[in-house]
Amino acid sequence: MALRVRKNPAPPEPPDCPLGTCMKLLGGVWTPNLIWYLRAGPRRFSELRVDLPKISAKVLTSRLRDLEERGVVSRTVRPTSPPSVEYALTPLGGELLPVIDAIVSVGGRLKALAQPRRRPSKRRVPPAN
Amino acid sequence: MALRVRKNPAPPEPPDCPLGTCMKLLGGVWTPNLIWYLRAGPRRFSELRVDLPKISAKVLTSRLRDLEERGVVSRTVRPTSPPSVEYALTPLGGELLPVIDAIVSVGGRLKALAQPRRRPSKRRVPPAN
DNA sequence: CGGGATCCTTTTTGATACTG
DNA sequence: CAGTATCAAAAAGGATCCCG
Repeated sequence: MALRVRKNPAPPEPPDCPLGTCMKLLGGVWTPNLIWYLRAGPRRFSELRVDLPKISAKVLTSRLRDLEERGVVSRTVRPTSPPSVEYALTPLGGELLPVIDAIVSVGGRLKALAQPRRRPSKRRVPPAN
Repeated sequence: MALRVRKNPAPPEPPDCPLGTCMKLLGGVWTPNLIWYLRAGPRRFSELRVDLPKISAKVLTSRLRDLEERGVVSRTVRPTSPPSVEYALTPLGGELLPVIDAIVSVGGRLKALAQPRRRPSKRRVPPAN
């Protein structure tokens, strides 16, 4: 081995496509929690709003739409007296559960970063003149 | 059990803390890819910039700082002729690899959503007058 | 009840330019 | 090489009003 220019020969694979595709989905603040609450079974729109009290209707709708378009959740309208809509994980959505579990598992061991972004750092002295 | 008000008794657990903590980290556009490229071994700042050609120095620095503060990567300054800095996954960071793998695995089966989010973005019509 | 449409604020990212 | 400082743009999220 003469003069190794770089220790690591090359990145194994460029995971841009699948990684990007999936993170577009899970990247939001709410999506993983949403999937978490759907794992126990189908849930209605308003139940989800109770599960995640801080989410706004708009965002919840938006996330559910994304998940639906990607085949992760199914949307079932039931013509009851007050109309109700049920969301449920599809089999494909079920494949996301191990991901969520892994995230939760590791998340518990991560340092929680006391101050999100403290930066007094180099406060430029305002010119006195 | 008389009159079940809701089908699903209750959400199993509220994973807000670990889930939120971890997603704060993985939620970004670049972080998962960054970890991907670090998995093969330590890598220098400029190598990472080659691995991810589209990332800006600022964002790369920012992500690396986050990962460092949470104990996911280590930062090693080596006083070589041109100074070089090596980033590497810590053992804790290694625990994130299964997560990444799972994401990639599922990501490949997700529908890619033909139009991610077409938004001609309300190009404010410049007033013709 | 279950959303769609707007408008607005906060957070993230990108593009440069500059420094040790 | 390895960043930091600043500003501008974009995206994500939230608030509100309205509709079937």
